[in-house]
Amino acid sequence: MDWELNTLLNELTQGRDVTNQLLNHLHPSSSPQTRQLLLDKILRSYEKALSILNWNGSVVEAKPAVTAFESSPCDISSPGSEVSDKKRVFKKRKTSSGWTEQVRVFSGASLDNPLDDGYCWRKYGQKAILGSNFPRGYYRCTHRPSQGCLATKQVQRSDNDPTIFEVKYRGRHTCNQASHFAATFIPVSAESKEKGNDSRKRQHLLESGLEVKTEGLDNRQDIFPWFPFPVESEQVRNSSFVEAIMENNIMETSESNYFSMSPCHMGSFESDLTDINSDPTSVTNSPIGDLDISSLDKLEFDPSLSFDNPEFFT
DNA sequence: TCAATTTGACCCCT
DNA sequence: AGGGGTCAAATTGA
Repeated sequence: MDWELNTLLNELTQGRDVTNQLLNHLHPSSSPQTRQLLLDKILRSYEKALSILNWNGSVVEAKPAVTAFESSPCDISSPGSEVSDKKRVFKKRKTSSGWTEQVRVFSGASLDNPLDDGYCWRKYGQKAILGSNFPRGYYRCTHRPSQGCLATKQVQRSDNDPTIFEVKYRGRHTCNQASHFAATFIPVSAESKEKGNDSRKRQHLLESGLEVKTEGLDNRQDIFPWFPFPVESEQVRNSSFVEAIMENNIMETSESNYFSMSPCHMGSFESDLTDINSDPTSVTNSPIGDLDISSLDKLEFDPSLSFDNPEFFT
């Protein structure tokens, strides 16, 4: 615990220091490489700090960490039900508080595959959500039968911005796909965030962007146990991420991780593209306790904010 | 042929 | 009562 707090402080402090350094390199004469390096360092620091926050449920604990999936096997529906002998097996109804992760996917370029997080998912349902224009897709780990992996996720396309997908994770991956994820999540370019509906077919793997929101606050490890949140995103580089942090205070900015899709199963998300919907309100609940840093978990890049927007730098 | 997706129905929870 | 999550038969695709 102490170690984590120290590390957290160190990372945040480092982020601040490097940010100051970056300020000194904002002159046109300064080499882009240097600025990029500094940006990377800053991002790395923040990402690490955020990771710590989210990996440590005791630090940033908000929502109940245990989900129905994790806590108990399925309940059998009442015998009297007309479903007869079939297994009308239902887990406890999920509530938003059970989600461990929320991921927002930016990428018009990845409409085919808004979010390939390195795991293989199987779609097991789809529902129209009240108040949402797009249905919500329900996925569970492909390895559930074979490895008993109980991880699940929901994917919805945003009403406000169809290029944005919100992915809610739940449960812990117990399968051995982790390595895929770590190996395949790489930074993406800023362009990917813009509407690139055309080129997505071929490039979505490389151009997809994700915004990871840790509103679940449980354990990021549940989803990205080893993920070394990338910091080299062009999107970030080209953006005013740092400035945004400085301007709005990181607490209100966002934790944003952009990475590309993994090759695990490129087609698995096709349905998402057409099905997914978003419930804008679903990402607003981030009961992160009383820590000031709680806001970190709500960090997000407002898609409407253009990173290229000079206003950020002012 | 088998695996993945679709889709309608069912059940739980608020 | 209705929304949301899940099941599983039917369908689709490789």
